[in-house]
Amino acid sequence: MGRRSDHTPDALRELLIGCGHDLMAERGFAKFSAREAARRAGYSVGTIYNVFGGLDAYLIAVNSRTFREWSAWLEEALAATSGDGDARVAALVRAYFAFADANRNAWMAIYDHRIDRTTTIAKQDEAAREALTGIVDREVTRWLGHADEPATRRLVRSLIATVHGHCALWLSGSYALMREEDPAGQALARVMEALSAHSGRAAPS
Amino acid sequence: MGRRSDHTPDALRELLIGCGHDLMAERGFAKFSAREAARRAGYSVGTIYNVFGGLDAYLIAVNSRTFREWSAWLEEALAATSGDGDARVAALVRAYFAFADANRNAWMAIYDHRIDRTTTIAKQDEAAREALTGIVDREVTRWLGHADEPATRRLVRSLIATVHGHCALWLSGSYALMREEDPAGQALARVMEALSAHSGRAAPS
DNA sequence: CACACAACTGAACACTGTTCAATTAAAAAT
DNA sequence: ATTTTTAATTGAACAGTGTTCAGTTGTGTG
Repeated sequence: MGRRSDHTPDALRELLIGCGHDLMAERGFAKFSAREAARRAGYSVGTIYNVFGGLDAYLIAVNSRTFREWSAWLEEALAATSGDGDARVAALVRAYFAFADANRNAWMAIYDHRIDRTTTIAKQDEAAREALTGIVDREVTRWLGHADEPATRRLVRSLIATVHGHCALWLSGSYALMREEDPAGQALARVMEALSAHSGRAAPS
Repeated sequence: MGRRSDHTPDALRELLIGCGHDLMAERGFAKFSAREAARRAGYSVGTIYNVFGGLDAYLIAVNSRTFREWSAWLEEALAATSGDGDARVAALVRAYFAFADANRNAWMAIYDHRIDRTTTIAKQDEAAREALTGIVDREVTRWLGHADEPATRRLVRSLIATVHGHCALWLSGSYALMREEDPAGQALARVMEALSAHSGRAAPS
């Protein structure tokens, strides 16, 4: 078959990303198959290589969709929160976990896909990934009550790593949190301790 | 070829685990191949299935070796530390990172291999995994200066998750810590803040 | 020495990623 | 309206994977 008019280039791109994202959600990274994703879109393997240039780029595109959904999820949760600083941070951490829980396979795939340092990520996809850091940055700055300093940026990254660690070990079912009933609560406790230490306020016990 | 007397059952087990571990260290989880591991041991694929019963069990055995090496590494670092409580905790966190850095592929493979909840882990391998938690438990209890309570155990798991998160994002080269020069230092800072909050002492800024 | 057993093999199967010559629909030129 | 050109799409080919299992062959026993 030759050139088809079923979809415009952009629509085809979106279609393939959509099918890939769905497949990732049901099967997980280990059992993901580009062939199967293409099949579901009504195309054949080669098309994925045509459109994205390679499997890595395709996976990056699929995972970037997850990033976008994740950011939107967090913003919604924050918008639905009417409260002071502490409540907003709590809502953010809880929403972080809730999204990962509701999209286990897709969420884990983000970290399962190891990107070779030589592979360049499309600008738009890079932005989708940085949007998440941006949200945390904004909320932490808001909580601290002062402008964004280099020290705050370092802290933000560290807080993300802290929450990530709890969430990752929780979803992977690792040894650490097997008997922990509220990993999000533990992550939140660590975040509040860190924030308190950086503001001079006392940490809530 | 039939029964050979090259190796006793135990020796063969160890040989296969050793070759698998080496291969994992050079190639990483994604490019690991049971065929290749068997080839290097001088056996064929089927033998791995004979000895371990399946690929999952083999990978668990391989990763458990990494766990054992990791524990030994941490104990050595602690033994070489002559200092007070803070220094021991610092040594522990630094050694955690140093091991992961020196054994990137093998360390990441531990978390890359998702174990189906139905798969049962051999008792000895389970023990190897829990040994690490045990070390942290012991050191945290020592730092806090009081006996092991349920609350302490929860904190220990949370601290492990905190350090894990920093280490994982660092090694995966993720967005969060790309420009962070000392992720271990950040993890340590978070750990000390948490420990301080749980002891009543002031957190060091 | 023959037998029986268990260890070990490797071909078979169904899948994967990746490449690329061939095909063919649509657009452009006649 | 017909031909030519262009580019999108295919799918067979290749090398690799995990997994199974009938068959082969060393080794210990009767």
